[in-house]
Amino acid sequence: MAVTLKQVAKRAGVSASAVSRTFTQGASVSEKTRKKVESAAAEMGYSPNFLARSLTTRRTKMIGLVSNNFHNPIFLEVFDLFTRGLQECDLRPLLVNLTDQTDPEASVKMLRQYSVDGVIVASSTLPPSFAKAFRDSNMPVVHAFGRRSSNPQVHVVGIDNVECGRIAGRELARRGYRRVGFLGGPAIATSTRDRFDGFIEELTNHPKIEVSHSFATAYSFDAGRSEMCRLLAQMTPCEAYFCGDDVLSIGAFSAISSAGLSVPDDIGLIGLNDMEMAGWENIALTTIHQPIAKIVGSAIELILATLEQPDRPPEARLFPCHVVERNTLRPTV
Amino acid sequence: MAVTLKQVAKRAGVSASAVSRTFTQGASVSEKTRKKVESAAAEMGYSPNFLARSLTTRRTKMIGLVSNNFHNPIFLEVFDLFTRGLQECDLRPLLVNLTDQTDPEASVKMLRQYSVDGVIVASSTLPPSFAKAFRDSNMPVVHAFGRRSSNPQVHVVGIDNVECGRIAGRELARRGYRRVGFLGGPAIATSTRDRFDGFIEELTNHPKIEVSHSFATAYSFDAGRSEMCRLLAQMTPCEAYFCGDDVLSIGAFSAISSAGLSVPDDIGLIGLNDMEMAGWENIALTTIHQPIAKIVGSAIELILATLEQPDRPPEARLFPCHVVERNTLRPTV
DNA sequence: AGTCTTTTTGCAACCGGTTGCAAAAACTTT
DNA sequence: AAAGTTTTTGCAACCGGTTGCAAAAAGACT
Repeated sequence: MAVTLKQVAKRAGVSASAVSRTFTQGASVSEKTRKKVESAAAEMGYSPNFLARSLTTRRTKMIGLVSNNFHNPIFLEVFDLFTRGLQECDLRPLLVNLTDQTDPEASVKMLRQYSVDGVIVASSTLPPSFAKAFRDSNMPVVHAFGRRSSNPQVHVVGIDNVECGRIAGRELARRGYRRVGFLGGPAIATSTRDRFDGFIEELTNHPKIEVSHSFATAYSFDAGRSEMCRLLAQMTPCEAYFCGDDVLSIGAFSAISSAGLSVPDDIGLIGLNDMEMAGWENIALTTIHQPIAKIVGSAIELILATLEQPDRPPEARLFPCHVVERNTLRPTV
Repeated sequence: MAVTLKQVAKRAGVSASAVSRTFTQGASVSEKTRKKVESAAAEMGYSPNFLARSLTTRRTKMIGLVSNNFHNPIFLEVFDLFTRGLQECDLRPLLVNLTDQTDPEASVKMLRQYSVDGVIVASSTLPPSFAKAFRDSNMPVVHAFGRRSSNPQVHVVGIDNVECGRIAGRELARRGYRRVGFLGGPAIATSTRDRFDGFIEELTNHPKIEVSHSFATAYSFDAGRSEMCRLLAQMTPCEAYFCGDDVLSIGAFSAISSAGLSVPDDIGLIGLNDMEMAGWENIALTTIHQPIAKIVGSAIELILATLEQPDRPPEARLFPCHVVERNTLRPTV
């Protein structure tokens, strides 16, 4: 149906190679034939078929964008940034939604069959072994929002979750809270573990502070809300909680309000991410800012570099985070 | 690098065709050669290259998923549903983020170059002409969240925005509000116009009710908030507003609270969409439910049908919407 | 004008598959 | 066992491009 190179060649009165060359960067064509070809192509509405081209060039300019976070509002921002960023580099994201039903192995195979140039895994809840499976299939991989490992197998771009835990602990201590809690996401997620470890570590410097912890079943509003409901029902709740994620914090916030208590007067909250919604005036969540634009930009930069140089040794890029003060922690004493 | 069909053929001691046929549904291969091929393929870790295959089959099983809504939380749900649904049908979404910088024509061309089997345009703010541009390039297109036109050029799946306007008008009238306002999204968007028209139309049945209107610059929290701030500053505000979208409502809500007024005691709000967040207990927005799962499912069904039968006449599928009562309108008098 | 360089061009093979067709092989039937 | 029927198989052409190579054309230099 579509116009092919051969048809253009015939119309322009040149060989197929000539046409191919006019559409290839840096190929040798005289100005005269280029003109002929270009006008023929324009008349016929021709543009080269990328997939056919990819067969010989071995470049599809497609990047697999794999995630399992389709319920956390911050990931809409992440997808926005990734798609824009990739488009600017002339790359197209082939989106993969990794649900509980999808077999991870099948995704790896699928992306290989589509010959994507590389894969970006965007998730803080997927195990490093998942990203490694792509690497084992010989594709450039970047794990965005991933975890730094002592023996890195793939590129990782993200934040230092342990350090974030410390920051949260420090902040709560600074404000004079004496009984604090960690309200984490799924206990299996490495990001949760790391944040927890950092939090605990920091608070051992403050032996007077009592620390407890619990884990929600997911990084979601509902999970945060129901976990906080449970905490409030049980016994004396803490004075403040570090929630593993903003959306979890907002759920907890909702539970606290429903119980007739006030944030921050009765209970303080600090989240993590600083998603757009955290800044909405009716939420005004104090939270730890995660520089997602930098993370995404860096992930793209890194995948690009790895396309050029496939055996580049795995690299970890972690960005610093900082507290954004809004209205959910009491003022410093 | 990857294993090719020829290598498998050699190893299995059969022709290339035999290998190809074992991997093609419904092709004629004896059980014996199939076994030979399969074991050879398994040993070598072979799986067919989809892109090479697409050259002859003329099917890539890729669908362009085009949207410009990367800031409305409801679209995270939409992307989740689309990616899951497409994956179940063995289709892969090639995601296109249509920003102000991207040239729409370039997107059409790009998706043609990648030989996508079809295109789903998911947006309520893109003009019908945009979807039509794909159709003109001879691709099956479904415009999800689009507008029904009297002379449909492409498939449209969505809601009847005019009817939604009527529903909102009726609901406010039923509750005895006497001064009501329409707080719409961008005035250019057809969805905004339609909702506005229906709202006005319905309220002409209630001549005692005073109606005013204004438009926010975008479907976003900030736009809703600042528009409501403006309204509150000006003169006597209305008793209730129909906001063109939930996220707009939440922005308006925030403005009202900041002004020291109460929702719904001082001012009532009704939104549209019923996004996940509208149900969060600390928001509890009364809103018009838009059945996005049905819309997405239907859009996929329709694109699938059109792949089978490309000259299927354009069809419009509009789903009914209904009010979900929560806490932002005063009780019926 | 003739020779030497450099640039441009087309041929043909290839990328990794699929498929129509006719021949070969495997079954049925008598 | 021969003839007829059905199934399986490989050949070769093709899908829409790219690219190494050698020949042709153009340009530079005596």
